[in-house]
Parts: sequence; structure tokens; C-alpha cells
Amino acid sequence: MVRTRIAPSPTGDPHVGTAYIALFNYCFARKHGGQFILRIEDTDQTRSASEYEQAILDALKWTGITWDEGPDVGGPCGPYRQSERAAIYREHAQILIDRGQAYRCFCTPERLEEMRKRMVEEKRPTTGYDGQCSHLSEAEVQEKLSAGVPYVIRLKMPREGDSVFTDRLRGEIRYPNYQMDDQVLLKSDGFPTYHLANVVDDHLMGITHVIRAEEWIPSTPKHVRLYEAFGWQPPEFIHMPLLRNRDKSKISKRKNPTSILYYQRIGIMPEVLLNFLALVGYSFGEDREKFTLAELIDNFDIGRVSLGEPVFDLAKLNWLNGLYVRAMSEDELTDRIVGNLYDRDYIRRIVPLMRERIERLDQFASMTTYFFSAELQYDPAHLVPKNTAPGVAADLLQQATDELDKLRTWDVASLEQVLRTFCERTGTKPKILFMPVRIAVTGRQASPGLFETMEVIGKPLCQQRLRDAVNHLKTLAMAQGDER
RNA sequence: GGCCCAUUAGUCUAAUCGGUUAGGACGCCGGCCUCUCAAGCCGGUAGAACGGGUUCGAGUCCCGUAUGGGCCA
Repeated sequence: MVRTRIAPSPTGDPHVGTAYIALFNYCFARKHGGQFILRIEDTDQTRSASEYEQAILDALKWTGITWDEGPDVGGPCGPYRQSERAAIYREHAQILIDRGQAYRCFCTPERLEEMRKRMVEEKRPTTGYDGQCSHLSEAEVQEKLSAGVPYVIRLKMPREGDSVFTDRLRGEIRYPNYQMDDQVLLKSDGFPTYHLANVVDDHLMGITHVIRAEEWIPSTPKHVRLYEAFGWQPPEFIHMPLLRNRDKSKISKRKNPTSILYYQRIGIMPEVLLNFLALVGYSFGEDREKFTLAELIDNFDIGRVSLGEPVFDLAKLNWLNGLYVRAMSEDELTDRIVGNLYDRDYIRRIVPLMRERIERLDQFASMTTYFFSAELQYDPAHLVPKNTAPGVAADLLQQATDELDKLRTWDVASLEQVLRTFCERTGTKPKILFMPVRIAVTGRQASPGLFETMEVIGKPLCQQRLRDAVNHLKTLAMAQGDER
């Protein structure tokens, strides 16, 4: 029985990369009559949040991908949330110690730091852990344990030879062992690292094929070693190419809209998003570009994944969406538009901002266009404050955008705090910053309160508009030969 | 910096067994249609990173270099 999984971390907005990997796992499982599991990897307690978990589940459901087991639907291998499996990981770490495959390491952070420094000075090829605690005698270990010295648990890695594993798409991948150190499996707070949790869960959940992004290739030998240490059969590994920004770097929200919520908001339809993701890095064959999820599953062959560095091309996504729009009945299109645009809850949030600014109801339509359409039309020159060079304005807006990127809660109070603090820190007069931000976000010089407006428009769309504005400013600066 | 992965037009990709005029799509340009704009239809633009080898024959196999990317520090 084929079993695949997706294991997102709830540390941010639902990501297109998650949908991309989920799609391939889902299709592979369905094609082979298997099952697809959703597991939440929330061992990073400081960065995980339950709102994000819910948002990821909702976004994946929206695309049309379904799972057979998961935190919301349950299943025989639960719990499906790693934070609820802490005892399982501790047990398994203990099993490895008992088997002589792992050991307790009592080294202090200070010693590790010193060790690393020394290795760098000596120009050693690797600067990983030196394995000191693996030589501790049983008596020494007991002594430190009873003294209550904090410890981590490390996996014993081989020092010689090569580690080899086979990737279904890439063939044999070989890593020399001398450069791998003894990985931490269990942290001093008793929480597992990614490696341990991932391997233990995949095994206990009966995962047969691990389809994940290529960024995991370097840690795969460690995972294989872990399976061996437990005496388990490793799954088959299939590493997908990473989605890219236009400049070919790994897709990131700083350079490209990555939130599924963004695509939802701008009216990309769920079946189109899936169709598009399948078009990137995969070919349906027969020169077909448009196909349904059911057709994709039927046709699916993991061997047709191409290993290039696929750029996420928004122009082609828009074209594909248009293709679907035109193929749809007028009634269905009407429903889609109403559902997407005239969402009562959304309009209800705009109303408090507009009530004092309109007299007749019809004015609402013309005054709120930027809440509804993704693209804004304005003269980029308006982005430049009086007595300011475009280059300076670009710099300023870029920095403010970076600050906003870090924001986890996108509400009036947080927005105001971030932007005002930024002004104080950089000695910028608020109006020098706020007007360009307003133009960037609304395309207009007059709007309701900036922070209220930004909150309603939402983070992904604001970010994209700010990025566009920075680009406009850079273009202006270049045109004026003003690089600064 | 070390290791690993990758490399067909600006972008996504095809040709999976070595033989094709290197195919399709987005974008861009032009034409037709048309009250405009889209859409549609027709046409055009543009590609094997480089260098060696193996072979009668290499986009395809091997080696090296370069470039891009990822991971670790």
C-alpha cells in the first residue's frame, strides 16, 4: 500500500510550495491506489501557531486536495501533530541509546562554540561535533545524570566510507561520511529535532514514498542512517525541484507572492492553481496545458517530473486562469465572481472605513476599487515625496517593506507600531514615509486611515504592492541617473 | 568556504531506446476579425552554457570547466 504525506510547519501563511509538494504527493498516492496523509510539524514551539495550522488546512482544502488522515480527520496513526507526540520521540531516542546507536552529550554551548572556533582556525574541512561525549564511560554518564547536567541525545554516525541513497529521479546520491557529524536527535528541552521526528513519524505512519523538496537532499543520508539505526526499512525518496523567484533563487515572499491567500484574493481559481503547479516542473504530455485534477491523477507519472529550476511565472498563471474563465458557463462565472468579489464579510470590514466618506451609496464602488482589484494604476512619480530623490525614496520604502515583512500579526496596532518605530529609528518624518506607502498600497493620495486600510487589504496583497512600488521607484531613480 | 543537485529560447516544458527541419505553451511583435478593447484565428521572434571524448551519427552517454541553486557552517 502506497502511503505519502505532506508535513507543513505552521509558521506562516499557507505557502504555494506546500500546495505544490502536496499536489505531487497526493497524485502519486491516488495514482497508485494509496493514501495521502497530512501531518503538522510544529516542534518549533517558538514559531508555530495554531492560527497558521488552521489557515494551512483551509487553504489546502480550498485547492481541492484532500487527505485520508490528518489532525482534523484523525486516523489510525495519530496524533498527527508533532507537538502531541513528544513522548513517542523520547521513547525512540531511548531505544537508540539502548541499541548503542546514540549517546547522551553533556557538552555546554560554550565548549561547542570554542570547539568550532578552533576547528575553523585549524582550517579543518568540517566543523561539526567532535564526538567527545561518545567516549564517556557508563559511570561518567551516570554521574553527570545524577548531577542533573543538561544533555542532548546524538546519533552515532559512521566516520569512514560513503553514505549512499537512491533518489527515484536523480539516481544514486553519494556523500562522504567524514564530513557528517553526530546529529542532535533530542534537544535539552526534551523536544526532538526535525530529523528524529520526521523519521520516527514517517516510519510509524507507514510512509512508503517521501516526496519532498530538493532542499532536503543533504539531510537524507542522516535520515537513512536513522532508519538503519532503528533497524527499519527506509522509504523511497523523491526530491522535487524547488519553485523559484524570477532570479532563480528559492521562492520567497520578499520577491514573489508566496501565500495561497494572495492568489485566492486576486481571483485565481483553485483548480487553476493546481493545474498551474502541475505545469511547473511536470509535463502532462500530449502538449496538453489544461487538465483537471482527475485527469492529472489518471495520467500521473512521477518520472515526468523535470529537474530544472522552475520559475513561478505569474503571467502564465494569469493566462491559464483566463482560459478557465472563458470555458466556464456564464452562470458559474457569475457565482465565482460574486463569491470572490462580493464577499459580504469582506465588504463589512470596508464599510467602517468608508461610511464617513460617502454620501450616496454608488460612491462606494468607485472609492474602493483598490480593495478589490489586484493591479493599481497610478503615476509612479507620486511615490516620490517633495524634496526627496527617487533613489532615497526607494531605499526608504524598501527598508519599511522589509520591516513589515517580519510582522506576524497584520493589524492596525502592529502596523502603526512598526512604521512609527521605523520613522523614529531612521529619523524620518512620518509624512515622508506614510504618503509613499499610501500610494503604494492604494494607488491614491486620499484614502481612509493608512493602517486601517492596510489591515483590511491584508498582508500578502500589501506586500506585493509595496514591492511593485519599490520597483517603480528604482526605475525612476535609474531614469534620472540617480543611483543613490 | 565545504559538500550536494541542476543546466533545451526571456519563462514553463517535449522529444524517455543516440538518427526529428529541435515540437508545444506563456510572453513579445505583426496580421485577420471588429464600433473600441479583449477573446478567437493566422503568422513571426527566439533555444541545446562551454570544451573535450565515445560513436557512422550526441540535446540525448562519459569526463572536465563554467553558471545557477540548495544545504551545512
